[in-house]
Amino acid sequence: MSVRVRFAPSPTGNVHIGNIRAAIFNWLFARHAGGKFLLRVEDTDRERSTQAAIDTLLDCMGWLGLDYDEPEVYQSRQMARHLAVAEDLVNRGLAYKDNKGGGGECVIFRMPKEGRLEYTDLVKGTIKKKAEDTQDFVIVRSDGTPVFHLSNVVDDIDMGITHVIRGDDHVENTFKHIELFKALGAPVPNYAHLPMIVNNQGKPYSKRDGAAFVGEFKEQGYLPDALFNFLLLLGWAPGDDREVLTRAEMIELFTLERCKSSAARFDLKKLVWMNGEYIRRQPREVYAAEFTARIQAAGLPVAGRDLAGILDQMQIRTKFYSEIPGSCAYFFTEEYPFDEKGVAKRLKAEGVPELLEEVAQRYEALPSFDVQSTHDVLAAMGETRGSGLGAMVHPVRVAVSGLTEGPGLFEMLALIGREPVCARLRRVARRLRDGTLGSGT
RNA sequence: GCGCCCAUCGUCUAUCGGUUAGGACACAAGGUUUUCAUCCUUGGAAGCGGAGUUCGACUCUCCGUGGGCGCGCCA
Repeated sequence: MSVRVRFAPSPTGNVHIGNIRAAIFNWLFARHAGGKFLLRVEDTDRERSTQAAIDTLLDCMGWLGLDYDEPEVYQSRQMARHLAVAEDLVNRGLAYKDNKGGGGECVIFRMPKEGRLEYTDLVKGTIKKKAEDTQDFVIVRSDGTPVFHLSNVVDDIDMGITHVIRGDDHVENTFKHIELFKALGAPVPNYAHLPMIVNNQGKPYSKRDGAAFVGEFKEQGYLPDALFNFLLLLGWAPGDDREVLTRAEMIELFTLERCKSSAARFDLKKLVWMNGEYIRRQPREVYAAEFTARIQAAGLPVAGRDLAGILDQMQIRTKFYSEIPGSCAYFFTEEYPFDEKGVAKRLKAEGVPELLEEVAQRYEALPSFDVQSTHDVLAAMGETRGSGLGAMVHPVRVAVSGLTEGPGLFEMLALIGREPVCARLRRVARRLRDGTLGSGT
């Protein structure tokens, strides 16, 4: 029997990372097995299930490359079918009507009253429970609407689902679901319950702990492949020492038996590292396209710049695309902002204006304005003054870039060009004297 | 309260009875008297506790302890 799995989220407008991880595991399982990955939108809560929420869900899945193999199923459209199934269960004595709690007549499914219930979870192993520890449960509310358990099982039967891969929180529900499958004469699917993603306190990771929804990671500049890879490593490992994997490798290596059964803490630092890793590994053209798009979006001119040189310097330093152009605006404009701490530390010192002007003067006199000669000038000045190269480099860096970090200074100077560099040095010297630098920009 | 599940460095994990318990993130030091980053090298860092099984337990069993989940006319 060929594998058919599904991702069955309720569209609430936000897709939680724990949820999307379940989708990722389902997708990988299907792709590994050469089976089908399906999407069922559990939109029975008509209040929250708006078209906008559904669009957000589909957008998140598309962003992560979670393509599905058949048109999505909308659970709300199956209500008549669910109710018919419930009626049939009542007719066969497997469920009964009752005015439980006085809210009106609802339909209740009978659970076994004696014996042992057990199933084999592909991740957690054998899960057992005594029948007496279970209870009959409502499958149709007194207002005539079907309950989750019923809809979920009937839809899984109709969709021919062979493996149910979902969150840990459904472990106990599975006993109910299995009895429903049996009552309906349908083969019981295989189950695999994935551990939860938790916060530092070991509680389920929620929006209070930081970005918790896929859309937030997208907005913050994470690459979908980085998030995908990171989420996969929360609860699964290939068995060797590889961590950064291509989609093809993931598909090839993924098995449920390699999934862990204990909860995983969400480690943002590792995700950040992973993101930088993916950016560094991007083909140059891809990085260049993203880079220029962001520079242009900020209204900065790209023409006339040594873009290839700038890209060489910036790609290895970019952890988030959203850092662009903040981290490198000075390559493209004379209106670059100054880091206040950097100004205070490197420029607000005795003799700095004079130093900058001397550097400008010497740079203007240079036969060739390149990495080597700009370095030699500062080295010589450092030696003459007995202060070392470092004392020269830091003020010049902050003066020409406004920042305390970035590419090697001399590579940076060469990329900016002699005229702008000297103009910046002189302008900063002047503003330091006026006191117009350091209070504001 | 009852039931179910889980437990290796700070974090993510490898190990499927015999290992100097490996890797990654993070951290620290060095390569690097220009920063940040990259890259390389090095370092510290773990089997929750107690019994049992076994020639031998991180690994199997039991009891604790801690944590999570479930016990809705929510999904």
